Amino acid sequence: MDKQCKINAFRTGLAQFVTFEEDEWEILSQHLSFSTLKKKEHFIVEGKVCDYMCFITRGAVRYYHIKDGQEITGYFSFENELMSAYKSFLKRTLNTNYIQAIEETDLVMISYQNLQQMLSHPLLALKMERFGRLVAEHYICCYEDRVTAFITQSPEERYTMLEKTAKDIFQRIPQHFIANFLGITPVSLSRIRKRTLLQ
Amino acid sequence: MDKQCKINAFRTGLAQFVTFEEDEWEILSQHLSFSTLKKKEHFIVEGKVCDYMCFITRGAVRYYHIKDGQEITGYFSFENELMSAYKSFLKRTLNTNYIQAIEETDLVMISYQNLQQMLSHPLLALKMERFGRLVAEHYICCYEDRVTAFITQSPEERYTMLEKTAKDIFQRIPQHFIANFLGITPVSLSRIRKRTLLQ
DNA sequence: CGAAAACGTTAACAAAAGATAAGGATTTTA
DNA sequence: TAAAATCCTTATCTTTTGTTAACGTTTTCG
Repeated sequence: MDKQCKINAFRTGLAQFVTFEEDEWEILSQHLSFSTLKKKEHFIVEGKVCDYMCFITRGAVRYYHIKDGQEITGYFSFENELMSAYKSFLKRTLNTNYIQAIEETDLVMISYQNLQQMLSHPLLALKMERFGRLVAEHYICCYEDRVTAFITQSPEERYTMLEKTAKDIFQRIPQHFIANFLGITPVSLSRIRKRTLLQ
Repeated sequence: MDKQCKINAFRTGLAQFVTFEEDEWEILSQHLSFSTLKKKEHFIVEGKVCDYMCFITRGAVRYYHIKDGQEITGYFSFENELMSAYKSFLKRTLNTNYIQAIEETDLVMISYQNLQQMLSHPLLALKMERFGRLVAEHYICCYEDRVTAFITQSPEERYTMLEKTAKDIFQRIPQHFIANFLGITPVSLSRIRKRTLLQ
């Protein structure tokens, strides 16, 4: 997959938020960089400031915390999705978790510096502000659903829902990561799967 | 508390996101409306589209879902905080929960229509986009912490943390609402409190 | 003021989840 | 290809939580 191809995928991916005109895109695309993460390679680790927000053109990553020496996976991102340690990136604070490639992963990246530059670029400012707003609003909606699930559903209900709405991630992600994502232990998820199969 | 006083509180509250100049504020303040919710009065109920985002100048509200006929409280907002059914407001979709005043509550409100108008107002657009972006980013950071708590902490740890960081809400909010907020039943919270007192 | 509603605690029992360890299958990698 | 690592399941035991109900206190409201 060559660079132009990645840029195109990026542009298509952004279209759900904002459509850039040719001249705007010309400028924006000069502020991008590119990277590939090997499987198990980290995009960011605890204690650093996250300097990039990314678009994944290929692959998958997991977000995890380390608590009492144990890794706890909280989220995943896949191709055609955005990825960053948002809080650290936005507030310039030390990051408190890890983002690691689960598969070999291609990234289109915007550095914090370049983003700020575009936000003060007269031809781009308005559209970039809107882009940032729409992306952030999109994530708010995702988070709203996620928190609601924790508040109103049992682990078993959360599993059943996931199995219904995103069956494919079970083919792609080790089950013990998914368990963490659902807020339970891998052993418990194994039991729930057995239980719900028998019913 | 008169209208001007509420507007001032609103302006101060927004300052954490964006500072408006006099001429900008002149326009913005003409797009506001005001309301007071009596205790137990609803700001929005399930099945409606949320038409306002609000700033609370006095009082407190709770957000709750109804599941199997039972109310489950998921969040609170207090004076000097923003309040809305964001997903419904932003995406113009039917709202799936309830927002109800816990105390008598004063609101400064921006309607969806007025917000859109300001977003297309040449003198306000850029700043309103930025305002929207920064608010949304702020909520993303809050949500990030909330989800992390559900993923990495036990109910008891979440309680201890809340007791440490926001002790005052126990004086202000019925305990069974707080239990829901922590993701457990009221009975369970009562046990946890007894347990942690004895230690 | 008095009845009704709301609230927090406790008890008893059932159900679910956590912790730990073991076993076997698969995948990774040196 | 062989050893190591990863992964899922299962079993056992402990701990925690959910459920339901009862009780006393406080608050609300007609």
